Amino acid sequence: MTPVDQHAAEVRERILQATYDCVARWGLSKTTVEDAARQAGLSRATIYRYFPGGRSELVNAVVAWEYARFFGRLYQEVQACDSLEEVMERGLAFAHRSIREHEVLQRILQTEPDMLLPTLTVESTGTQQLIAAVLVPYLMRHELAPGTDVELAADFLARMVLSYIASPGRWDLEDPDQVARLVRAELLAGIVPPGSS
Amino acid sequence: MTPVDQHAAEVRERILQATYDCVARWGLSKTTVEDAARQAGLSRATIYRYFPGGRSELVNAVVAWEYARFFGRLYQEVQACDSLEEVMERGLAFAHRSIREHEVLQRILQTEPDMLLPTLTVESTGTQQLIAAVLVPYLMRHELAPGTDVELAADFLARMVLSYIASPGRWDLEDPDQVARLVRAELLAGIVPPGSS
Amino acid sequence: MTPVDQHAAEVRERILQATYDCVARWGLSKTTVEDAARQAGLSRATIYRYFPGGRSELVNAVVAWEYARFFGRLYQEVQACDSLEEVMERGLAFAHRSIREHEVLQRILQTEPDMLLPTLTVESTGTQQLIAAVLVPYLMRHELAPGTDVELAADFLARMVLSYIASPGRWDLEDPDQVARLVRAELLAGIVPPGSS
Amino acid sequence: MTPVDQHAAEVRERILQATYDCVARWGLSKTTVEDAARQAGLSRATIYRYFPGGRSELVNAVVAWEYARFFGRLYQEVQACDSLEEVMERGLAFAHRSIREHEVLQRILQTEPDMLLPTLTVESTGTQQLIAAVLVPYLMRHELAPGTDVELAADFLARMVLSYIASPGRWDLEDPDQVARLVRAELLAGIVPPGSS
DNA sequence: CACTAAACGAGACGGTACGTCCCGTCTTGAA
DNA sequence: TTCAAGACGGGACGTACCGTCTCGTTTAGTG
Repeated sequence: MTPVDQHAAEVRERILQATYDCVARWGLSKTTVEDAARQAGLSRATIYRYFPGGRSELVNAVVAWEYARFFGRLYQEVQACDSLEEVMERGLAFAHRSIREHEVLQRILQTEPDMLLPTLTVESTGTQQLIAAVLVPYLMRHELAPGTDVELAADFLARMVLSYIASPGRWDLEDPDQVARLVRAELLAGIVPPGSS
Repeated sequence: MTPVDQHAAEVRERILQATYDCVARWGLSKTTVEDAARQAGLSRATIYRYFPGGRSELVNAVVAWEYARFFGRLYQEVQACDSLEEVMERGLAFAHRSIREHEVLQRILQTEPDMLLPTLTVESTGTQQLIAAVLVPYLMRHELAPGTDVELAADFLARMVLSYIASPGRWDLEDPDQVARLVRAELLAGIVPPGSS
Repeated sequence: MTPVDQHAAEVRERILQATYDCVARWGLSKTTVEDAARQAGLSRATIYRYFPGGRSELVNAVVAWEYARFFGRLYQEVQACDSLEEVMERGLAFAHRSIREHEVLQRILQTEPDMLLPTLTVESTGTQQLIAAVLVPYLMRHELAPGTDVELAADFLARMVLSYIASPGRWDLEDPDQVARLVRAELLAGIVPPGSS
Repeated sequence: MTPVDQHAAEVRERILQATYDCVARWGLSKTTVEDAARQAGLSRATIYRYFPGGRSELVNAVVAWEYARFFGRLYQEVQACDSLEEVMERGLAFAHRSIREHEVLQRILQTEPDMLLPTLTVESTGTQQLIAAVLVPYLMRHELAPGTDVELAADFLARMVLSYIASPGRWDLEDPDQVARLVRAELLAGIVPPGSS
């Protein structure tokens, strides 16, 4: 990476962070390009130089950026886990906690719920495959019920994880015990022998 | 319902349909209140009289309206079914086909995915409960695996149905055979005894 | 006048008074037909039935109505006068006091002087002739300077009266003594012999 | 004046001229901000940038601007005159001709079918003092009737000039001879000795 | 006294203009 | 050259009135 690219990347990062802050403070639809520029200490023209697609490209970029940051942290959270159960428990808990504590997400959910949970759904196929891919190695070194296909099992688990993150139903994902019971009784039942692990 | 309410409801319906048509043709963000008014054969002022919240209220109303219409059709599609398997097969197939053929949805998904899905996702909890509620009576008169809780099973099935509608994965939901296999091998396995029904 | 005409005239009067009150309270440009209707205890439709020309006709009618009322009162003020000097003194004082205390006029002159331009100017010629006509009989029974044409003198006096009403200059028209001096020294000088009356 | 101020003043002038043209063509109440913007070759937004008070501020500015232009031209017309009589004759004639040829005023006059002239009544006090100030130097070097106060005479003449501009009465101000007779016989009589100048 | 015709209240509606806001483009001047 | 500063066109938004119209509902005058 040349110094100029280095600089460009830094400015881009600054713009994304600034836009993110604005959205956190004022909501998505009330955040203008002007706001983001001021927050970044740049002029509006510069924003358009870095995001020629204008406002929509900027918003999409911020979403993708935050999405990537989230999965980066999630990956850090679970990479040290040893067992499948631990991965799922810590992953579920972390994901739920992240959403719970996510200022921007919470702000949007409360004030303009119709604006943006989209990405979760839009990215859902990709996200699901990502989760499945993370789970596969743990499933491979796990004792499975006979006749269980690892790919299928990972796919199933990924679906269920996403589903419970989106709507926990009667489970309280703040409570580690309940998360543990959900993982073992509901999600892994049928995948692994009851008494294993 | 008084005649005036009757009239108001008809006008409201006309506005919703008109707005829906505009969104189908030009996309969500390119549809202006003026467009909707012209399509409905009304003046812009009248739109604001029926939807004081302006554009956003109108858009939300259109989404809710189409959402209700979809579930109305889905309900019609499955209400004559006898067995749980048939309900799930026809429901899955109908939902998938509806989404596949849904001009507005497809248009938005391709051109501006970040505009509509928020609403869909927001409704996800409600939708899931709705699906579960529809499934409960079928589960009750169905032969279940011992120790299976009907509520739990319905919740689980609803989650899986939503998940597969959103991302079918390797299954081709256009193919009735594959839908049947998905329902029986993947979704109902563990819920009902293998050879039952 | 038939009873129906009688009733129509009363309603018309009520509308004019109501509109006048609204203008006094909220100014001319902020007074809507709706306001006037509400103030008159009538519906907007009725206003349009009595003033088919709509708002502009209504406004003009109110101006003409108040204009006529003003001259009616002015006439009452001066009709008992005996001498030319008395007519002019009382007339000037009354006119100045009326304008000074005229809530609507003061309000409009301060907040929207550009609204009155047309009307005031339009009436100016007529007003001047009206004043001149009132003065003529007093001039006829007055001792005039030799060679003075009564018509010309009346015209001249009317012009001066209007001018001093509009802009008193250094004279304080609130003070009867100053008014008297203005009339005798400035206006009637040259018209009548200095020591007459 | 910095270049940017220079530019701003030019644009402002352009807007005023454009608005003036629109009023001349379509009348005051039928001239919209959109019309003025189009005529000026600018966008409506720019009009609001230069006249934040919107339509009313714009209209007032146009009136003041035209008022100043009128007196500028009147001053040019009169500044080369030598005698008091010449000033008054040329001034009266010019003012009357200006009003006669004034497209905007004439347009308004067509809307109000009453025959009438100027808009100077409301501004009368200021205008009158302006005229008086112009006349003072001519009076000072003029041979006056004994005991005549120059200030008073100027004030009187200004009032009469304004009055005759507003309503010429039986005089035809198009005819130079009649103007001359009006000035000498009616206005200056009593101010100057009959045979002087 | 009933009956019919006019007047009226109520309010929906189309239309127009307003003033605001923000986007995306472009120019200009300074570092 | 790069970037800030900001003017500008464009366009949609939401609001406010206006003038028209259509309904029912009085309210009178008449047979």
